[in-house]
Amino acid sequence: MSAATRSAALPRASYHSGAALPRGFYSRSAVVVARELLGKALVKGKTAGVIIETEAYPGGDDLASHSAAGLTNRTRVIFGPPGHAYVYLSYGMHVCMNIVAEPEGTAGCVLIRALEPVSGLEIMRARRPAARTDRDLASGPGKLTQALGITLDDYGADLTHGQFAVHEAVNARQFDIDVTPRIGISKCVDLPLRFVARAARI
DNA sequence: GTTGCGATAGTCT
DNA sequence: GACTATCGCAACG
Repeated sequence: MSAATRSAALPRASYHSGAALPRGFYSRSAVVVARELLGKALVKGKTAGVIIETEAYPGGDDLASHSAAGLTNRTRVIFGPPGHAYVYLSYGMHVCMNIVAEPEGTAGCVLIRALEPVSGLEIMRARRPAARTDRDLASGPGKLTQALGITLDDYGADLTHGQFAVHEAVNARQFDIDVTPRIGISKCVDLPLRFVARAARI
C-alpha cells in the first residue's frame, strides 16, 4: 500500500442506491470530485454500476483536458453548470463519459473509467457480447458506456435526478484508493490525477 | 499471463 | 490531413 493510498467505502454487490448526489457535490474542484466519486453508483435505466476508477481533467492549465483549447461546440458543456454529462466519441468508435465539475463558468470534468456492475447484469451482457466475464462488462471507459447504454444523445444530461444519475451507495465495504498518472494521454502524463478503488482483501 | 496492431469518425489545424 | 482521454483479437510465452 503506497503513501498515496487511503481508505474509503465501496458498496457490496448486494448494494442498493440511495439519493441522487446534489449539484453541490460537483461544484468543487475536479480533483476532489474525481476522488469522491469512487464508491458512488452510476445508474441508467435498469442498469447500474459502482464507480471504481476515475480521472480528473481540471481544465485551466491542464493541456490534457479537452477544454484546454477553449470553448468550442464540443466542449461547451464542460464550462457550464456542474453535474451534467460530457459525452464524446473516442477513436471514432468508443463513447466516453465524463461528469462536469467546478462551478459554472469554470472548466473541469471527471472521466469515468470503470464500474463494478451491480444491477441489470443480464442487460449489460446482452449489450456487451465481447465481454468474457462479468468483470469485463464495464472495466473501461468505452465498455461502461456500452454496458449502460450511454450514447452521444446523452451529451449534456443532468445527472442530479432522473433515470440517468449518480446515487449515493448504501451498504458499503472498505476499499483503498490508488493514485496514478492518467492513461492514454500524451500531455501532462505525469500528473497524479487517476483514482482507482481497490477492494480490500477478505 | 503478455504484447502488438488495426478499426473508424468527429474535431480541430 | 492529423490526431485521438480505446477495444478486441491474434500471436505469442
